[in-house]
Amino acid sequence: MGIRELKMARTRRLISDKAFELFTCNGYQRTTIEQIAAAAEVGPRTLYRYFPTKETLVVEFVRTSLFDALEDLRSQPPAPLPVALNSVIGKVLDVMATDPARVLAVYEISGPNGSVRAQLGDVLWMWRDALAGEVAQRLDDPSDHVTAQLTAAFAINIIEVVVRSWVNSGGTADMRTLADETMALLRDGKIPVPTPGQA
Amino acid sequence: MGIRELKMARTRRLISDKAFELFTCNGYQRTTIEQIAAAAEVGPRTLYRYFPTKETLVVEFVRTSLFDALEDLRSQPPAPLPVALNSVIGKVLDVMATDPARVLAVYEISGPNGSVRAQLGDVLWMWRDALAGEVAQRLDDPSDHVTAQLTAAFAINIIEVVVRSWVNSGGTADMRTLADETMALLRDGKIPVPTPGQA
DNA sequence: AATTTTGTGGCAGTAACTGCCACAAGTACC
DNA sequence: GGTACTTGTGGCAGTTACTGCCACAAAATT
Repeated sequence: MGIRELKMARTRRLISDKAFELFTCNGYQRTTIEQIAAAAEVGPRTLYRYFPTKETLVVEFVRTSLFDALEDLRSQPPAPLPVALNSVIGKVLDVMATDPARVLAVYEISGPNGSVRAQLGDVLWMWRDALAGEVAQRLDDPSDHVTAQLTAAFAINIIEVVVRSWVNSGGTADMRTLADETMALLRDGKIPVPTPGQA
Repeated sequence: MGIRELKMARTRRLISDKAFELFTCNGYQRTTIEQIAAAAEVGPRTLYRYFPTKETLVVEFVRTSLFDALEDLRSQPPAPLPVALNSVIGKVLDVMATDPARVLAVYEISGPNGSVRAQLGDVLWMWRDALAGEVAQRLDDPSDHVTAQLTAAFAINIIEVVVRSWVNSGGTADMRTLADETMALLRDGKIPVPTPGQA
């Protein structure tokens, strides 16, 4: 890695850090791109080359956590689907646990702010599609998109519920334990399933 | 209903229609608020009073479909949870089937467009929370947020998968049939569930 | 008919984002 | 080590979504 790449990585991280600092301090809306750029000592135009939108600054941590874990799944030796799923979920949670403060910050920022929450939803949406692709390859019938989509959706649901519980615990709980408990609910059929029928 | 409300309802609908027309014709990004306002023969400032953001114009149809169905659930006599869930899902699909062209248009617009897709995700997000609240009330243990959230998430997943399949069929399939098939998969345990274990 | 309420729309302003261009810092070649 | 090429930086002007404010008009109320 040359000096150039190194400097850019540092700048990127600096911008991101300063942004979170300002967001948590003054609020997302009240913080302008110019302020962030000034705090990171770069021009606004440069900032936009690193982060194409303001929302990206908040969301990118989640995005990379998710897609890094997926990359991991792709590179690993094939495993039975349920085990592979468990492993991806664990991986995502592990990556997030790398920087718990930022996870909490993301929630704090996105909670009161619609556009950021929306972007988060989009990231999850795209990740689900990508995961569904991986799942489909591992199904008996790879063209069964419905099963693949539902399976991927379940994985996302687990991650969301776990992270949410973890955030509600103030970051004190253990994500892996929460995940195990949640998945146990699923396996034991404790989740009500819609059923046709008369009242 | 006085003349005032009537006129406003008409104006609202007119703006929405013209917007969809322009979006599908010229694309979402290429269409400006001023153009929509001009087409609907109102001032841009007025348009903003009806639809606070550009995305709202696309998303509102989905939002009302979802929340109308939820309102329905609230007003109906209590039913066993699985039956109630099935009924909500059916209701949502029914309301959407009211205007199939618009469902297809929403997908067409939101597909290539990140910000609209994101807003759609946010609507689903908020609806899931609301539905989870209803579910919780009907659980043996109303404080079991994890089960409530997962249950609500499942309902959303079904709706999403069904609508998606329906859109992929070009709008020819029957949503209720698709929904029944999808829920059957769930009931029969055909969906792989993440499981801890060694490869 | 007079008054109060409420929707309309214009104007000015903010802030996110983009294309373009000059410049400088890093890299590669001799 | 100096020169030429590549690539990140940042300033400037411009577009567009969106907001607050205010004057006006249409509708509801008395």
